[in-house]
Amino acid sequence: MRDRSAPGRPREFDDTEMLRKIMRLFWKSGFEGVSLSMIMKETELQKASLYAAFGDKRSMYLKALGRYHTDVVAAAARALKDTTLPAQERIKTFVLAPLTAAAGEDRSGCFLCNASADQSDLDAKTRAQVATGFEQLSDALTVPLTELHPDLDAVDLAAKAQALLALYVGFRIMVRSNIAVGGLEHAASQAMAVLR
Amino acid sequence: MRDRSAPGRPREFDDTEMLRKIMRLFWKSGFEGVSLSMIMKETELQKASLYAAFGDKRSMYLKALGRYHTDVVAAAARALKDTTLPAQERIKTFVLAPLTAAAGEDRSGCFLCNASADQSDLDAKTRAQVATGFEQLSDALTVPLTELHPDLDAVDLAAKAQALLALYVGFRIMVRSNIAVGGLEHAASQAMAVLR
DNA sequence: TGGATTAAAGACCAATTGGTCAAGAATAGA
DNA sequence: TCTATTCTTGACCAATTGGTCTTTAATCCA
Repeated sequence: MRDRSAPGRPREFDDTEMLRKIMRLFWKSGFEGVSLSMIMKETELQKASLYAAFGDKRSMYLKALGRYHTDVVAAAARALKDTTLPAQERIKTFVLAPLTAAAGEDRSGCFLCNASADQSDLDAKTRAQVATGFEQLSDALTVPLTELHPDLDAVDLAAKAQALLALYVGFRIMVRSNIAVGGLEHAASQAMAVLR
Repeated sequence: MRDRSAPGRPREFDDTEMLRKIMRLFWKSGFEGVSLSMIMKETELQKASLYAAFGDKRSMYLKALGRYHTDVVAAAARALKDTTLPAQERIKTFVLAPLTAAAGEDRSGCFLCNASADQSDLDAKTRAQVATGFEQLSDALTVPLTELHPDLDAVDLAAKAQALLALYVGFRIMVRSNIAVGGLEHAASQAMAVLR
């Protein structure tokens, strides 16, 4: 964030690393569910340092969401566009990701989905950032879909992409409750009917 | 909640009515997003009256979720089971409900879905109650699905039901962001491939 | 070495949080 | 009317909230 040879005392921590810790907190517990003291504990930074580096709590949240975008969303989008694997397999991996994660006891879900439920109603910037993330995933899904259906027009492709994204989001949310994951796997294979 | 001819001063408000107001607050803003003072303002009740009637904040939240269950979830389930309408139409109405609601500027989504994203990670009771709600909807979806596919076995029917539920949940969450609702309608019709 | 500049530490702040309590008010039955 | 019971009101509480400020420490460039 700052130049290494900037004047003054150098920062003793790595911005990105700390932001990732903050991201995991907001991801898991939402905006109001995370307090400054929790962030201080997790990052082992003083309040003033946090404010100097990232701004107020809202900015921290937004920056954390941005981190998620470049760390997680972008990676998922890249995987969807990676043509070295069969198109159908890439799509399946994406849609099943919520379930495989849940099988590994990971209930955190998807930060984007959680943020949409948690903060979209309150904060316009969050709402916009979430929409951007969703669009990026939807666009990425279009790539393998075009491989499967070279004949289909753009509108139908986009529609299929958003249907798959809705499934992904739905699974991500449902998995957070005590619902049986086993049943959802059957559901996913039924849902693959969208691919036809 | 209390008998009309109970001893002592009678309650000056209707429990259910107040609980509905509390429900709408938690629905919209989540557990941590709602403060006691907001509840006091909305219900026009004093803190102590609220505590006497509903218990602490957590109990209020759980009771509000219960209200949602009997008010909204049960109604949706009933509509899905209502055989006076064509099976396919009932399913479509259910899955499209998130989008028709969003078209009317209603961004609140679904309390069950929001609660799953918001509180499932933290509170076991919420997690269980959310799961029950999802199962009820999934079970209800099974009814019109059996009408469409009398030949299909129970496992496949349940799988289709959960796939449709995932779509519903996904739409509910996505709609909260700034995503274009128009696109989602095309997505929904593509997703109806699950019915085949 | 001496400013200039920036970061770290933690004391400090007003406001708000969820939650309780004591006093008065309204009812039913005796 | 009296008493038992329940409800309402609003003061009150400690703890925590997000956020600031001052002091001290570390670095760069001259």
